[in-house]
Amino acid sequence: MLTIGEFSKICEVSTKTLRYYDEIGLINPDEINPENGYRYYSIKQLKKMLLINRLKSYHFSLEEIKAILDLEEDQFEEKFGAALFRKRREIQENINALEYTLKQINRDILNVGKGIPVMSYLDQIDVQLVETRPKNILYRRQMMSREDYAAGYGSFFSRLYEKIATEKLTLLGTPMTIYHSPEYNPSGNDTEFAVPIEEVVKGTRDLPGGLCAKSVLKGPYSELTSVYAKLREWVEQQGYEVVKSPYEVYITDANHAAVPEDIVTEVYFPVKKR
Amino acid sequence: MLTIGEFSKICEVSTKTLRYYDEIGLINPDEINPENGYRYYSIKQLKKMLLINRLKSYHFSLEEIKAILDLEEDQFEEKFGAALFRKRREIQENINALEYTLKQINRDILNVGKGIPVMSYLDQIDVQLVETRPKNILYRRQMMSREDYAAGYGSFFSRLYEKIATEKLTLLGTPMTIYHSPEYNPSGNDTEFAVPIEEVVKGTRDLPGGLCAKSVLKGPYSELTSVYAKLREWVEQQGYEVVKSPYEVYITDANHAAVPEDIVTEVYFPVKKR
DNA sequence: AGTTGACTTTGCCCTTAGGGGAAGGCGCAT
DNA sequence: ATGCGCCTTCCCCTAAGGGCAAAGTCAACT
Repeated sequence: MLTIGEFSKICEVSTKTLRYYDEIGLINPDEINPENGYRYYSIKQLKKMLLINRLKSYHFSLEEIKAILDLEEDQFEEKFGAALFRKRREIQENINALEYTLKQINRDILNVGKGIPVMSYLDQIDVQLVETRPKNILYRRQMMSREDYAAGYGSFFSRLYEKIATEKLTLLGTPMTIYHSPEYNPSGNDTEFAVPIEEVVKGTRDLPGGLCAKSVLKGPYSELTSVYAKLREWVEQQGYEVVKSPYEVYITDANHAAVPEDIVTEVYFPVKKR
Repeated sequence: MLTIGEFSKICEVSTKTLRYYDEIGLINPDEINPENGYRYYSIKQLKKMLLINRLKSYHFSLEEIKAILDLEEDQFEEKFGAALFRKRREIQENINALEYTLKQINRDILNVGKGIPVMSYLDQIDVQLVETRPKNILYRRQMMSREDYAAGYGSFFSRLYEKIATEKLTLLGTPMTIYHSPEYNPSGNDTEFAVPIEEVVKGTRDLPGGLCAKSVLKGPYSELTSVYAKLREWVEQQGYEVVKSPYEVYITDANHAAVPEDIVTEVYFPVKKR
């Protein structure tokens, strides 16, 4: 039997950590002296502790590790393998996100080097007041959660396009997305995917026209939030108010554009004078 | 002037977050009604808020962001550029670490697929009792922090090799590292880099021989902690105790090995019977 | 046998970047 | 006057422990 200090040195884990793991039931001492509360670990627990450390280095949370350690013998291999697969994918996604961040930082470093203020692109965004015409749209409306977003819009539009193809409908413009949720909600947003077509059939509706504040974004979607902010700022300052759900029109196909700088997106806020 | 709710919608930031940023002084409302404590933001603050969001997406902590926002006008460009450079390097290191983790997970996935228990390599580590001969070593001893570790040992040995070359000394073996800190301390460890040579000159000392528990690791250094654990376990179980600082001998040059599996490292624990 | 120093116990507060909810006060429209 | 939505502060919660303090315990040395 080893005292907590001896075991901690062998595993290269602090005693504090061992006490915490005892508390959350991740690894309990083999024996506790009931008189003085001293924890005693057996050398057989070394392997378990080293496995915990390894899983920690794979970025499993302690909760996930506990779930793995509590697996039944006969399910262990299968479920542990699945957990490793999941974690590998998570890490890969993490790497991808970081690489995207790197790209953006590099763009900013270039700009700063040229003496261009980082947020100066905000001043390039300009807003116009336009009168839109009513459209007949083929739509599909649903709640979108965070993950659905990541999966990409393409899959939702492809269903609409499929219908257009099979039913020989007439396309009248580029795809668009209408945001019905009044504010952003991380758990899910009421989102409508639509494509303007000629025929009035089941699954289409009228998108009324009217006065809109409009901005055009040339560049990656990551700057969309700035465009939204600019539009809201404009609406506020010019004494208008938003009367219907804002929407985006994708002029350029994102998959088609060679560089993100070529992507063109229009953003509309239906407004009226206050 | 905008209420906190209006400003929060424009920036797509929760009111909770805005109040928190006010509290920590990251961005304060332009005006606070002294009678009822209502916060009022000006539309001019939008740009600042969007900059904060951008820096957050670059993984700057709020503290770092505060430091950037508080920069003097005339230092801004220079220091902000430097901060971006630093952060870029941090992210790059992060990516490298994650890619290394990916490799390790992949190895484990392979093993699990073959039905080999993940920690079974522990049972392959065997410990022998050996009698070492005293050596004359050229050494350099210093505190090593976490970052020094990451920088790699190579740079420390190269100084020793340089001395051997310029003073025409006679090399008697491969490099070694002696760990004088009794336990691992993240803020710094007392570490001695050494190379055995023939001549007794300034900067050399005697490394006494004696009874040692010894293990040989074939594989990447990431498994060294397991080897240390195994050795301590053995020492404990066989009724010995560690009497001097443990050391490692690098048989294969890590930079020279094509695959990490070819790296051979010996670990020694000077012991005596208890 | 007594003392000392090293070790162990529990308990409390601290960290990041806010989220959730309660209780009470305010503003605006009916 | 009343209701509804918005605003305020206050308190507790997160993950994985670190730091520190007071008090109890163990083992070795005198």
